[in-house]
Amino acid sequence: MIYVTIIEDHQDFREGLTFLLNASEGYTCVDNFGSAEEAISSLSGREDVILLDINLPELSGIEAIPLIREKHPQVKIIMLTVCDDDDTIIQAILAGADGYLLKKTAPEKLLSSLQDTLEGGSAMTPSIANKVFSLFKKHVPVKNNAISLSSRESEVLQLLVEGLDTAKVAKKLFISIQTVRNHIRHIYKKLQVHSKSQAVAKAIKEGLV
Amino acid sequence: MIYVTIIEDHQDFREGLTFLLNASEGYTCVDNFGSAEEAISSLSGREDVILLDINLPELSGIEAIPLIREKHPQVKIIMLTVCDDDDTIIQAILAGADGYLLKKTAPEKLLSSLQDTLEGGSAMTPSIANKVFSLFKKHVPVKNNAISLSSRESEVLQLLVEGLDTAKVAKKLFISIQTVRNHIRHIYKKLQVHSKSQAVAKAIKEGLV
DNA sequence: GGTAAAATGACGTAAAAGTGTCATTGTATA
DNA sequence: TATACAATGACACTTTTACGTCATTTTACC
Repeated sequence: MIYVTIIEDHQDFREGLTFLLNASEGYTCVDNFGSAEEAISSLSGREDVILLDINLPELSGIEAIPLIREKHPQVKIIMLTVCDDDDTIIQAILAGADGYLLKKTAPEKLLSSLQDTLEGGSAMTPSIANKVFSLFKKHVPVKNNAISLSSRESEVLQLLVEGLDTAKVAKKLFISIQTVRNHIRHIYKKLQVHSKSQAVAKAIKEGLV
Repeated sequence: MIYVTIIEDHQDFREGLTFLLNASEGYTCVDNFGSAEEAISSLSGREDVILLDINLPELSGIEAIPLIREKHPQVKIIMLTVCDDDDTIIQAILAGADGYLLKKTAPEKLLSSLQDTLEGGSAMTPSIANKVFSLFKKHVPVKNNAISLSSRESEVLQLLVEGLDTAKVAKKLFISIQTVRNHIRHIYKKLQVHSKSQAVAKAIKEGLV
């Protein structure tokens, strides 16, 4: 038996969902709340998984995640929302959601997602998965293997990315400023840049560090 | 009717999959190949979606993706593999896969994933989705909302990240070098840094651009 | 044993950057 | 209406950068 709590401000939807869960074998809705504040103060702790709306009055679903986790670290949280814009999805994932479903998701899919989540997976509708794939491609650096820095050069570049200037790098590596200048010069040549900031930008974007 | 091509070197699995597809209403296996090379030279173009193994002899499934896309830009490609290590998943997503399923995926789930993919979604098993979530958290910058740059400051910072120096920024924004210096000065104060490279690093890492 | 690359270091110089101080104008917002 | 902030621009000054040229030592490889 999977115990579910719903946090959702639209009464009709909340009640519909409660009915669906209780009518489905193996699922029980143990609680439902109309706001995040109410839920946070009254959560029974009996639920295995929480279906959490994002667009709640006052405290949003995303802001609620860390507060819920504070008291119930092991409960699974699935976002259930109409929002599918990039930033909302990113924020939810970063906040620690275990799943992200759209409200138009078919009932059977919703129920199986609860199951999947409890087995350690993350629930997503295919359209959300598609967005996550795109966002992933946008944010993960494309390793550039064409650029081969020497170990010392990599070391220097790493320190530059961490914000050290030439003098600090020299001090840290126990070598002279002149030598660091030389390494930087070689790094510039290999990365085809002409300043520290360009080198740092390229290093981060191309996954050289 | 959904037309599917299978590229998979294990004969038993390939034949089992072919049988499953042809036995299921609405699905037809139009071709199957034991290697990527064979597939690339002989693809009929009749398929809507390709189920592609990663661990193929010679050319790997990941290397095959761009070659397949070259000739068939609109075909959907779902990776079907036993590998679930982080790097393989990342590489597949970056190479442009439309889905990523494990071979142990239940037949019904596999069939519905084909459907989902054709509707523009991305197919993933919940366990893979979970990995993608983790990887996402690892790679996506944590937006720092405590830092509030003015619109002009953001604009300048953006250009610095793109590698422009002070003079180029001034030219691009049709303002004087002195003004750009001033904006940069304010940016430094807000980001609490003292050089372009530090600002650029912080901008990228904290998602300010 | 010679060649190449890496790591170290130096001198010089023009350009750029970083920072302090100041001023004007426009746009909100309390 | 006063106050704050954003955007614009300037002058001065010191430090740092970027780059050219050069040299020594070590390590790796054919």
